[in-house]
Amino acid sequence: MSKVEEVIELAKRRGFFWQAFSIYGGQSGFLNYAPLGVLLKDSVIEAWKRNLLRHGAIFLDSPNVTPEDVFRASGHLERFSDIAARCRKCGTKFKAESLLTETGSIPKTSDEAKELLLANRVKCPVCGSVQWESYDFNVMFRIQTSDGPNLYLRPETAQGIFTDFRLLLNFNRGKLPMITAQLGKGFRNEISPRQGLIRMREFNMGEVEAFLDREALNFPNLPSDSVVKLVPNTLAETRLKLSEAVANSMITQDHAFFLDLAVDVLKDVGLSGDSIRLRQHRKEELSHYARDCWDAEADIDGEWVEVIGIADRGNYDLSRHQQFSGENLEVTEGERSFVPSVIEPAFGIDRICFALLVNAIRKRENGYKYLSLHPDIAPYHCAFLPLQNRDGLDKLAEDVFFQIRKRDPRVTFDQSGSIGKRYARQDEIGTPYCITFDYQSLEDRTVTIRERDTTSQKRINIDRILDLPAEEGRNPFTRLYS
RNA sequence: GCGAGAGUAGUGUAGUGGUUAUCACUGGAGCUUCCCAAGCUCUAAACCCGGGUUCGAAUCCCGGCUCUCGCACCA
Repeated sequence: MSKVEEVIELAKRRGFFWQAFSIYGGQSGFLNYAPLGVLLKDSVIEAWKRNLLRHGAIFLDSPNVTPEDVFRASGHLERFSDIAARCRKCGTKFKAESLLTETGSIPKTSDEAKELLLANRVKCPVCGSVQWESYDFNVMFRIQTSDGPNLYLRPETAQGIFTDFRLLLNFNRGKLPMITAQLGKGFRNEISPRQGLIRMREFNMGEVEAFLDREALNFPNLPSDSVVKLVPNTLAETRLKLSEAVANSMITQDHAFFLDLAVDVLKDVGLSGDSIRLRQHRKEELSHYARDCWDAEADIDGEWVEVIGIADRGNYDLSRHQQFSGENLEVTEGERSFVPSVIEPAFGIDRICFALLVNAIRKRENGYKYLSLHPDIAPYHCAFLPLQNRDGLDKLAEDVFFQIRKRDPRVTFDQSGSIGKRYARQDEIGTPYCITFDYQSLEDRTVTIRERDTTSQKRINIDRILDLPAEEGRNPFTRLYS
């Protein structure tokens, strides 16, 4: 079994994610976050949000359903709602419309396109065959409405921010640079969604749109100036501080700021060092709006998978919306008026969660598995276990549990089965600490705290647990162990 | 979407025309005075869906759905 298979098996069994709508056979490209997965995802989102707030970001929450006009301006409509035709002989693919230019017909459906191609005996430009198949190539889901314009489910959350740019800038009292962010769902009608959380048709993204003045230095100080593995599109792989990469002109200072921010978020959730790298897109890989793009990639069992895309979109989006909407989206500073540029770090929340699980899964010598998740993001921060279900041990454990749960709700209680079985259970879901109440606890109010990765234990006083401070996004039990 | 393979309790599986549908783990209740999935008892839980062939289908055939692998797609 590969690591990925092991993670998927464990995730199904223990409740991280499940196939959606499975009693009806499931629906490909859609997954449910199961109870523990929800908590894990929340941790990732919390780390994302905390890091952005730290740099003064402002947030927006816009609808999933978006009118066609928006995507006409953004270029998505033109680029991603085609009818494709494929030559049955040589397999080359074309836009059906361009093959039919001479006939003057514009097909409305893929069936119609196929009929037209066959009826007109259109030849394949590559091999000359006249055998065609045709299919829809709509990356965007179209919504049926009884009247009015066409609506789509958004393929990215970004457009909601661009269309509210004026309002957001006003809120920000006209100041640039302005970091805006939106957590939300994106929808893409993938032809063949695969690999669990990696490619879904409905997915969670945390997109950031940073508006800036390209002629100014907008973010002079890097958040952490991390040392990272860099894969530029022209040079060999290297390991540098991001400030050095800027000094070497591999990347602009403003772009580097957001690469560093992305690395910080990954670090907070437990992905760092050799398990991540930053890779620059090749020219032909760039999307229609991007001037430059670096992906933060995570090592998923030997394969590098994009988890965050940090694109320099230039002023493409605002220029287009200015043009299509007729609204003035320029910013005036002194005597200069300009359309702001955008750097967009787009965080794939689901992919980050999956990368976390794959990087966390470990096997002990006895073959039992455990998830070495970062203590701050584990679904449960700590488990409370009475050694025995009697003699007042259960009562004492419950009392402490109920008190601590008011302060840190990310705790769980387990009194079923042998103590070893319960440790194993918590190990498998990545709970970093287990607090066990034994007979000595009744005498001197001490308990043992066990750490997941080492399985070693310490004895501490119950009052130290009750005195733990609550810190948002942090696992307070770490203080008891270190 | 194409080609190939596959779908049996929560998980992993046995079963190739007639079985009370196998086994293990997990889950639940309890016993054993119990700190690393020990043992014992009891218990819950499955043939992806729909058609067809047949006296009889988990098993054969067709269609759908889903999964895996290649190809393509991944803005």
